[in-house]
Amino acid sequence: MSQRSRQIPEATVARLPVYLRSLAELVDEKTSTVSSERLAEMAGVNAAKVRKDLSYLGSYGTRGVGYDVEYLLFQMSRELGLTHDWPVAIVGAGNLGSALANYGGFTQRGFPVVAMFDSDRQKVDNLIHGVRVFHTDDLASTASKLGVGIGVIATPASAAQDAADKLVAGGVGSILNFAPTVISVPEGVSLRKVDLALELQILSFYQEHRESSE
Amino acid sequence: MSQRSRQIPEATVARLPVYLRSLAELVDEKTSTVSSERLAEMAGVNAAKVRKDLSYLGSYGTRGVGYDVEYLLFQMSRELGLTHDWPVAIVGAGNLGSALANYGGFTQRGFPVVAMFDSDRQKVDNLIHGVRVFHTDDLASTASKLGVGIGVIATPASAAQDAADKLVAGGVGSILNFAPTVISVPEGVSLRKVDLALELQILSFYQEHRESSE
DNA sequence: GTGATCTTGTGAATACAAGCACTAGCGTCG
DNA sequence: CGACGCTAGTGCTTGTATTCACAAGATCAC
Ligand SMILES: NC(=O)c1ccc[n+]([C@@H]2O[C@H](COP(=O)([O-])OP(=O)(O)OC[C@H]3O[C@@H](n4cnc5c(N)ncnc54)[C@H](O)[C@@H]3O)[C@@H](O)[C@H]2O)c1
Ligand SMILES: NC(=O)c1ccc[n+]([C@@H]2O[C@H](COP(=O)([O-])OP(=O)(O)OC[C@H]3O[C@@H](n4cnc5c(N)ncnc54)[C@H](O)[C@@H]3O)[C@@H](O)[C@H]2O)c1
Repeated sequence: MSQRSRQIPEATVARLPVYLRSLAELVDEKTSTVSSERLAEMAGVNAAKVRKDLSYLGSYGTRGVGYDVEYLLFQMSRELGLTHDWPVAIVGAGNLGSALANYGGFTQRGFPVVAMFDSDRQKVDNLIHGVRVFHTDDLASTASKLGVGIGVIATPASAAQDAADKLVAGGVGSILNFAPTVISVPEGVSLRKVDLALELQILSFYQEHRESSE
Repeated sequence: MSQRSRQIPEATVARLPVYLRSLAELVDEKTSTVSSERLAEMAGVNAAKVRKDLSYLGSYGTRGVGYDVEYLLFQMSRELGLTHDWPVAIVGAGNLGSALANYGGFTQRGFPVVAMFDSDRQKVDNLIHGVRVFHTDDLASTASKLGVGIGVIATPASAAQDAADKLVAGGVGSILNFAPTVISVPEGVSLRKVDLALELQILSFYQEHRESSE
């Protein structure tokens, strides 16, 4: 019984960070307890969902009172694996890659960018916001040596699968893909994507359908 | 019966752009027909799902043969509302906003950036990649005048709700939010978000849980 | 203490999505 | 021209997520 195998649903996992941010705001404004209703309002979901989501973490609330903000924040950070840093590597030192490296929000939230990689030798050994650019030939070995946990792909679409393969070879277990293409990774590696064109097209769909029914 | 009210499920809508991209690749390589299986492989989903998704658009396939690539591409573009451009406005002319404006991928896919807005008077009247920056005081009127359909929020989190309100006031029906905060919009306005920190935290969760069970 | 009032935690109901497995229709080959 | 192979379309099953609604526990006032 060493393993608490209470399996947390995917949809819940995706909401935990939103609650986390809300809790951080509450700490800032020195609120010590919060009800599921208040939290729901802040996170933009309904209260029953908040309670069910939080119940997967354990029974950290108090009936009649609510949740202790700091305690819940701590438990949630622990569950999300945010009690320690996750070194991040960015593949592709172009516009997007540089913008991401320059963005302080990463390091600040426990995701320090420890290396960048590019296939363009002109860019190798450059420093971008203090982060050194390595050649992609050395990706696997360097990522492995630096203990990179999360890889960010910011290459053109055509190079994305290759970048993913190299990251996996370097022992990276999680990949965030910004290139507008589907990439595949072996089982046991997490993959998420951020695709602007896709988001805009989804918006376009709903807008089109709304307008045509007016 | 002027309205074909075949309601397309949200999950399907979110996949259509992925199919669309696959179809565009097939056109490039001069493939004229494609089976659900091939398309499924390209889009990274299973074949039954492809068939069901496409069936919401109509019966555009031919049994025993597959789908005509160009015809399906056209029908899907039409359904997604991509047969005409959607003017986009970006609020927040900082690092992210400028990067987005500089990125050609938008205009190229039918989402021309027609205006940017910022509250910083230093930035007003600047041209960023040929796009003029307006003051946020004029947001609603300018957006309305330019017929902006989609608004992109790239301001600090604290200004995001205000930006959304102004966009809505300007008649913008769809909003893509990059600020790491929950914003609310009136019914009838579509809202999607892109949140990097959130994505990283989700990856962190799975990585943490994988490692602890090894 | 007892009753009134909160608010959590959760079983049960409902809604939504995924996937299987079969049927129907097209094309081709013998 | 009939049989066979291929592939779209879809009813049905299964799984997952959301939401409701209420019992159980906590606090407070008196
Ligand atoms: N810039 C944006 O605002 C933006 C927005 C949305 C999506 N994207 C996507 O992000 C990706 C990067 O965009 P960008 O604007 O930074 O492009 P970019 O051309 O500025 O940068 C791409 C970088 O990747 C490098 N590269 C090429 N092949 C490589 C390989 N095999 N291995 C490693 N590095 C390689 C290039 O040398 C270059 O430095 C693209 O897929 C783009 O579609 C960008
Ligand atoms: N830069 C990145 O790589 C990155 C990555 C992820 C998320 N983000 C998020 O995107 C947002 C913008 O990031 P950034 O790096 O561009 O920040 P930034 O500070 O460079 O730019 C913010 C811009 O918004 C403007 N602004 C401030 N208040 C405003 C208001 N009320 N109305 C209109 N404009 C206003 C500022 O003048 C500034 O030009 C932030 O919320 C950030 O968290 C950025």
